[in-house]
Amino acid sequence: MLRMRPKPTDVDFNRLLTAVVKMKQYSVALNLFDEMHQLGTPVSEYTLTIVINCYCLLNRVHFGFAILGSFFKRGYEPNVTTFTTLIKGLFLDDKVIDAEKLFKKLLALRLCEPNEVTILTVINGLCKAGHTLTAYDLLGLFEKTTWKPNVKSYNTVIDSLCKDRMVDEALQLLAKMIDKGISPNIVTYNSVVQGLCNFGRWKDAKDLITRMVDHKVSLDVITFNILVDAFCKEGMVKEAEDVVEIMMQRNMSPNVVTYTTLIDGYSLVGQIDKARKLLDSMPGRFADGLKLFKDMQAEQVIPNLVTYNTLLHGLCMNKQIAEAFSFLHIMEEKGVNPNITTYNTLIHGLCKDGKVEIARDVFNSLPCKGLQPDVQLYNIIIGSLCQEGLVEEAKCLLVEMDKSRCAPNSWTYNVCIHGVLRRKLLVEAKTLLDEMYRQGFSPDATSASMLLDHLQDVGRRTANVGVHWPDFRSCVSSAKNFKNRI
DNA sequence: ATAGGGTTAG
Repeated sequence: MLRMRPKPTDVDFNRLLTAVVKMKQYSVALNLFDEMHQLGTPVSEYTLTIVINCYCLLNRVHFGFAILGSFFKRGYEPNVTTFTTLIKGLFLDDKVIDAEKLFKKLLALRLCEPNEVTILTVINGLCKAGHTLTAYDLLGLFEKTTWKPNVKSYNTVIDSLCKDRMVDEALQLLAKMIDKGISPNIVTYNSVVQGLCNFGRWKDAKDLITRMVDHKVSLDVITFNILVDAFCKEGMVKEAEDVVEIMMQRNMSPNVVTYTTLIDGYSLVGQIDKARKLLDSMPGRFADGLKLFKDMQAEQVIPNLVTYNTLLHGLCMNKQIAEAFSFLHIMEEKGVNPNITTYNTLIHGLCKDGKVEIARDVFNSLPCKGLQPDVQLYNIIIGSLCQEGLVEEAKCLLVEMDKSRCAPNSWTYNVCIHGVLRRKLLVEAKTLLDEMYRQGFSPDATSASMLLDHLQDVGRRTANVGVHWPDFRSCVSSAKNFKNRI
């Protein structure tokens, strides 16, 4: 472009920068800008806004504000696009208060007229920062002004309300937006359907789906997957299968989420053979994934961390652990730093392959790499240690979790119980169960069923010799209660 | 189609 005659315009250079940003190569875009700038290419306010956006997306909003100086130096006025970008940058950098301040300043000093992108940026920023109710109030405020929130802003708040367990408020907001003449779309409905299912409100979910149909909003793959998941979580695999059937009748293909969900469902109700079959029908696709990866490299598209993690996942699921390790080294050589997800995947693969010792070594090496294990990772390694009978070590990790900023969750206790019961360590399971209750959690379906089975087995055997485990009766009855509840 | 925005499922 630099050698072309006539010279490309600022518009052409901006198109180039935009394309690089779309590929998420923000640092590359910034380097390119520096280089262009030094070579005297034209710079417009569009260019500068692209640069600010790059800094924001790299969590360097501070540098973004520094670019504002260039605006004034060149006699450009920052406009609504520039300010909206900066507000987004502040939210991305967790500077919620500053973001709110800047927004208020825009209004108070009339620096620019906010538009629907600005509104969405503020609403979304607040929701993502966990300030759902502030966002909700602000939405109500905007409704009374000339700045009208669009369907995306409503969707964001409705989804956040559902996630924060305020499903009735979400339903009210849904009614309100319809009342205001803003048509909910499939995303709006999916959020609320999911919210209702999460709280077992099947009747309401069903009514809502009827309303969707009435409003001519057609169900999509995500809607069906939400329903498949809801049935699976209830152990109603047959009904989940029916949903998939209906989905296919409508010429919609189940996707990878549908499969995973179903595999979980089958495992939950103990139909391991079906889960296995479904799972076996999938890994063949890894070869396709690898092929795509090679094509990608041939096309000079730079694979990112997510690409590597995805392929690593494929290798681990296929128990190709050695290949997974060499893959890890390849990504390091390419300068792609593995993150905690990379190691979670690898350690999960090692554990599944019965290589707990190696998994533990990798796990212990994480702090030197500057990586802090998350709850998920603790759960993987603790569950696996329990299953291998290394209960003491697992307990040490439980204590370690409590001390670090990584509190055990319900799943932590469940994996421990699953693990120790597989080794028939009933007393250990009982201790864990008590601790679990103390922490305000309850056992999941698998823990409860396994406990019941083991207790009944002990009951049969001890009855013969006239020995009774002290808490036997209460344990059996509580285990039965879980089972009934399920 | 020169710059800024978003949401739902595993």
